[in-house]
Amino acid sequence: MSTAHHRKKQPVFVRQQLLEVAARLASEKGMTAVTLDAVSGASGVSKGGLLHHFPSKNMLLEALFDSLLERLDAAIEEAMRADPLPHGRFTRGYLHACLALRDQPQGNKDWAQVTMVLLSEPHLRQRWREWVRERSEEYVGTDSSVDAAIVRLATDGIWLADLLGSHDMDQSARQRLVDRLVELTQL
Amino acid sequence: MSTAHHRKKQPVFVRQQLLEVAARLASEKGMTAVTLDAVSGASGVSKGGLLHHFPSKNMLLEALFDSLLERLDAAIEEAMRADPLPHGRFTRGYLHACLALRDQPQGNKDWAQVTMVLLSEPHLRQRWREWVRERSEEYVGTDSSVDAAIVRLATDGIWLADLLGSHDMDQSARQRLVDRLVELTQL
DNA sequence: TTGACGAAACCGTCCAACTGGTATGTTATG
DNA sequence: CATAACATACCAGTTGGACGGTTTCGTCAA
Repeated sequence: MSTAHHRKKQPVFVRQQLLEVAARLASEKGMTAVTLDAVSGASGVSKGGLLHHFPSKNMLLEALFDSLLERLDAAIEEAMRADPLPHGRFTRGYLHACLALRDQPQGNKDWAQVTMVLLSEPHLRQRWREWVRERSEEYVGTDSSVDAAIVRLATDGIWLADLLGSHDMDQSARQRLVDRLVELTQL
Repeated sequence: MSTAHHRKKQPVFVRQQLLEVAARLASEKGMTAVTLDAVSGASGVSKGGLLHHFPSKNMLLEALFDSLLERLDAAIEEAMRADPLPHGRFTRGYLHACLALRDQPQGNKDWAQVTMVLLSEPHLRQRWREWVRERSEEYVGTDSSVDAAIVRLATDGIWLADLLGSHDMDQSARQRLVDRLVELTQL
């Protein structure tokens, strides 16, 4: 039959839309809610359309994860450009990038949530492992002190606490925390 | 019909078994692999049996999460008993407990993995939030410095890195890390 | 000591809804 | 008009869970 696909063709937009919906579902209702039907339905796209852009569910998840990593990379690079001191620069960049992504107005502020949910899928952890390994090798000269490692770990902790909604701090407490972390990177 | 249920009644053991299997499945194959069929099958228990112990899938997951929290509490309390210095005692307990659970020979060493996977389910995050809030209120007198918060966050980071398999450190590097963290709790 | 009896532990089956995925369209756009 | 961007229909397998049955076990009267 034939009444209803007069949709305008907007491949990039639709693809973006699908990823965003998948992210929202993941963060709001958990991994088990991310199904092809749910994603396509909530995007106003048919399942066929979804599977045209992402040939399988795994591909969809991997694409989503990759887009998050890209955003993280971009944020880190931006933060590092504004930092004149080489020693500990990557660690500070990582810290500020994670904080910045959280407060980003555009896109989903669920960055942390989504990442977490995605990391619960074993086959996506591999990608993260590689990401970490590459960075730690690249910045071994400037960011390998014990204190730097602690700051990076604490950053992950903030990211985690953020997503879990535990540790609700006021603005000033958080500022003191960040100040102290930055101080540690400079020792 | 009637050939095959001559199983001895061992309610506690079977219940335990079901939880362990669920944990193993979660850590090895991710949340999507934790299905009633999979859990009951791998436990040598029928699905009916499983649903007798845990009236729904959510109840199963909640029970699993609770059992992990209990183990964490026990480990923290044990670590705190061996610590004579009040200031920062809870934070050190938290740190050492998390490290100890990782190296536990008995049970599953997948404690971190399972927790992570479970936390990807939104309705279980609430429980974690409550856990954190209770503790942070209880130990506000001794563990509310900025450095203590950093140590706790870094502990979460270690826990995270551990489960993701990133940051593979050798024994001595880890020891220096822990030493420095303990030092921070004493400032 | 026994044995009846009810509850708890466990089993096997069935089902409707949903799962990821295929196959085959139809339409827009260069 | 060729190809990419969608839609529609359909499928085989899986899902959570309802349901009614069977077996074990503690208890308590006789």
